[in-house]
Amino acid sequence: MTELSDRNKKILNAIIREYVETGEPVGSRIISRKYMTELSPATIRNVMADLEEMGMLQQPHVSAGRIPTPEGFRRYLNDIMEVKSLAKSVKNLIARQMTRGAADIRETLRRASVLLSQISQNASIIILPRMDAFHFKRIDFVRLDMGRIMVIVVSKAGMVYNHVVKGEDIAQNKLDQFANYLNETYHDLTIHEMRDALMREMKSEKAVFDSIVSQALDLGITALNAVEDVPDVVIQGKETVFNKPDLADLDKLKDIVNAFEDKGRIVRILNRVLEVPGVSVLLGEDMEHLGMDNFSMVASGYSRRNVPVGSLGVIGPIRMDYSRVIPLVGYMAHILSELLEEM
Amino acid sequence: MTELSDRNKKILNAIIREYVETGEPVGSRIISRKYMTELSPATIRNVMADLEEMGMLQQPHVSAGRIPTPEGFRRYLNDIMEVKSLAKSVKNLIARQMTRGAADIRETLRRASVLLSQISQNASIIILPRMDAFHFKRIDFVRLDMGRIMVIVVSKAGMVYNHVVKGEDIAQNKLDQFANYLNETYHDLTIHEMRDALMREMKSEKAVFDSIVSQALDLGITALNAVEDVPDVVIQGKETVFNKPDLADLDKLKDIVNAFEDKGRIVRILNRVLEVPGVSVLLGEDMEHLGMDNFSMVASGYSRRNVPVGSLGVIGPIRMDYSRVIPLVGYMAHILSELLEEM
DNA sequence: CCTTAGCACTCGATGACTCTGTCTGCTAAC
DNA sequence: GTTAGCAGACAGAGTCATCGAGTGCTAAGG
Repeated sequence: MTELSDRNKKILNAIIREYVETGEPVGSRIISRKYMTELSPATIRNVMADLEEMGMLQQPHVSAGRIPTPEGFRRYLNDIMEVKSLAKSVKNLIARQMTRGAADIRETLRRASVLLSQISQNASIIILPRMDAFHFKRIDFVRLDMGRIMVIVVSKAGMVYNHVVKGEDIAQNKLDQFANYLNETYHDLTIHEMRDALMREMKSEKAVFDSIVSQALDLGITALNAVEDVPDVVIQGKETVFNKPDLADLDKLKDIVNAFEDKGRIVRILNRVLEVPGVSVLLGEDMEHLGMDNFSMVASGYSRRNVPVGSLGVIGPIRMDYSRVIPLVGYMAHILSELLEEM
Repeated sequence: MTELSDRNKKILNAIIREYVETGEPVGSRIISRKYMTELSPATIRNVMADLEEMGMLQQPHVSAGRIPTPEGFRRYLNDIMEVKSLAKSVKNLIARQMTRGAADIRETLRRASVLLSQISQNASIIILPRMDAFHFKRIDFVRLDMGRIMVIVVSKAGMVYNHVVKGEDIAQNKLDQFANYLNETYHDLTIHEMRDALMREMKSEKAVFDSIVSQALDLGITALNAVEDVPDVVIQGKETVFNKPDLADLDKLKDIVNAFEDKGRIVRILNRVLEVPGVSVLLGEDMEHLGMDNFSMVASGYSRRNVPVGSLGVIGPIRMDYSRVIPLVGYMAHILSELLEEM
């Protein structure tokens, strides 16, 4: 990638700042007047032409100003922008809201998404942690009726997962024995580890001879396998996005609505973010793929005991104020990770 | 309400059929040509003028045809339309899909909403049954950590409700005793009845002297009170509505999106339907109140042992084909009620 | 008294045209 | 390398005429 001269950077910076503020194509005149009085519009035009050739800018039509391309934004994010640090008052607000005795992990996450959306004035998205990253607290089997058994798994963090399995009929007192066995034997493992342990034990001698153990293991494995999937998604503050002037177009609005509906896709993209340390910004192709051209997503994974378990982010027009949103998302991921530590 | 002559009914019927098909204002010419060749356009015009005066029709502007008002639709539904019976093939499809071993009541309802939406080509909505209408199966208390207890209530139908309560710290083995006591004592009651029973027992001698009983009752009441609210809502197939040509207008689309977001309101309106036997059609004012002018909702309550527990419906443009949608909703409510009977 | 043909009228939709303001690219001079 | 100046492009707003669908009304006919 070609290097940009200092002056070019300055001009790209000015164009982006102006565009973020107004949403309109920006012309050479404005830059010269408002940002770089020492240069004439003509000079700015020359530079703009260069930047356009490099793919950083584009013109909606010949006689309009220029708007930054996704590539232009990317360059801005990498080379030019300085991330502001989050205002003390905002940090305090977040810390207070998040720690104020949330009973339940779901509730904690819901609060996080509300805060993200309100502070950033955009939509926010949170993927709930994969259950299997958490520590096993308790399992229960409840016989509903002939052949239907409900499995309930509770994690230490207060997540509950339940699922009905169908199979041979087993009496409730037997089921209680199974549950007791599992609850007593498998302390302090993550649910993932527990499943592996069950599988190992399945092959051991004890299981082969003790029918209670073997049946318990069997049910347990079925249950824990089912726990794996179902990543839950919370999207908050869609209205703020719908009301952005950037959505002047009917088809565009429909695209966005559909993109929000189709959570599977968003999850798939956010999962890629999960592995990357720090805050990522998704622009251009990735978003087009979601049917959200001209939008972008600022996202970060959050973790528990240094293992990434979920991700969160802010979705808004590509012309959002990254210097504020990025630290916001970063801080929220940080706080959330800390809170999960304790749970 | 003034009576309509047979001929007027026929003409209103024709106008509505044409409007349902095209979505455009319909003029006298088309009616004369396509539906009532024995009458000239001029005659139709006279009748139309009458119908307009009665509030059944309206003109978007002077030189356009007429479109039926909500009142016109209401009259059509009450006096004119003949409900078709549901095609055998559709009935079979539904019966097959719905009975094909659904493990879980949530799953059953999800299937119902998918079917409703696919068959009607509109959005569908289902309110999950109020938990407290179901029979109590089992309660569990799990101590998460210092002072946080998770309550899990399972109904016979396989609904699970869970909730974290914070209070004084109680050891897990105590909690197990509480749960056992409640599970053994309160068979075969609905959750509603059970709560009442707990409240009664609270005042009895036994509770006063036996601290286990009294603590168990206390926790139980807290838990069951929390179960009451939270009517869950599933809306399926929003896309189909977004893509209707009726939503040509940007603001309208935003209204609809917002209406879908604000589930509380929809629930409140659907709850009114719950008491009414049979299928209701919501038109005009009710829908305007939701920000969904020009849309309507065909809804019906469904019940369990003749007690209404939830409602379901189809939401679409006011110009939907009621003669098909109404029996569809009716049949689905019927099947669902039957299935719930067994659970 | 109901029906109908005929006609004048209304009005949204469409498209051609003009005008204006903005912004560019280029060239020539500094 | 920078800048002033100028011609050219073009979206957007406004004006205007035209078109066509559909009405309401009137007068004639059954």
